[in-house]
Amino acid sequence: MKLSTRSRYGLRFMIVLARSFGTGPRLLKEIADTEGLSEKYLGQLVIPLKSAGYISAVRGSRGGYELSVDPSEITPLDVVLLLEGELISHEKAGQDSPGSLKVTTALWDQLLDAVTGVLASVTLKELAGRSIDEEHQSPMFVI
Amino acid sequence: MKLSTRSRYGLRFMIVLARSFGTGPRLLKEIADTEGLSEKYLGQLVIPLKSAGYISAVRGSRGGYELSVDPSEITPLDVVLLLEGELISHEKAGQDSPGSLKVTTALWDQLLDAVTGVLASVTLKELAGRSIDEEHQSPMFVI
DNA sequence: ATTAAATTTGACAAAAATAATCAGGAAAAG
DNA sequence: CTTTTCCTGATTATTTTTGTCAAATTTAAT
Repeated sequence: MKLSTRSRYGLRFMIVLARSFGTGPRLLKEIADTEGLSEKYLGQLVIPLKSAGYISAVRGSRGGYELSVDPSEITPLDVVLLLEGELISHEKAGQDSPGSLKVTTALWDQLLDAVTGVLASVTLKELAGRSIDEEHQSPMFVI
Repeated sequence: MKLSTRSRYGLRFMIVLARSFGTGPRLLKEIADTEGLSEKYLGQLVIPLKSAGYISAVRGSRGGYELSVDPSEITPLDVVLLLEGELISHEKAGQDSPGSLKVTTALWDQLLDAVTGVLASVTLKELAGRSIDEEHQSPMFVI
């Protein structure tokens, strides 16, 4: 049960965009560099995020990506579901092989609920806020 | 974030063994057939379960596998951890790439806690009991 | 008793399928 | 004509599946 790189990279990408929401597009290359991952790979992860309408792209010089939805309207669950496809994939009871066990299905469902709960418990805006706070140690208000 | 077949198949295998705990070894082939999966593949999944001491094998005719630990002493978490390696793998904060985000790490940790909680909340014995109950609709006590 | 045969796990390798990563150049925008 | 996203294919790595034969154990036969 591993979280694929798609979700991890994708979510980090989205949080970076959330941090600079409203200040114009950001370069894929720049984000890939500071996050330490391949520009080409990230370029592919980004496609479904665009098709889903979460981000928009501007080509050419001064271009890049930016959120097209307010970060308070997006949760990690949205991002992960989009990039990961199915969370905790398992055969549904009906499709199961003859002798397979309904109990495991029930357990995976519990798991799905737990995971969904955590991922939907916070918004990109909140995560972005935390990241500015905690990572850069820069005070939010200076009087 | 997918649950690999290793965990799913392995757990189902263990529940089958739990159902017939104390009644002698069960054939891998038979279990693979009723569960609808490859005997050879299951044969490989089973190795770590054996090395960890959860099951023991008897070769030759009348042989098979059986639990060597009481099913009330094993949780799905044990099985999944053993077969899956790391649950929800993600870079630790220290190993992270320079610009990567501590917030995502925190989120994955929350996720790990949630998943761990669910998987440790029940034992193989309980799961096996449920499966006899709910799948076969056979009453537990007939008076 | 001894040997032969059948059954079942065990070890190891190969193949197939899927996922992750990288690369080249076309298309759009300034 | 430079920058940057976009499209498409190639490469590599990982996971899943299949195949072959050896080792251990029981059952049957002589």
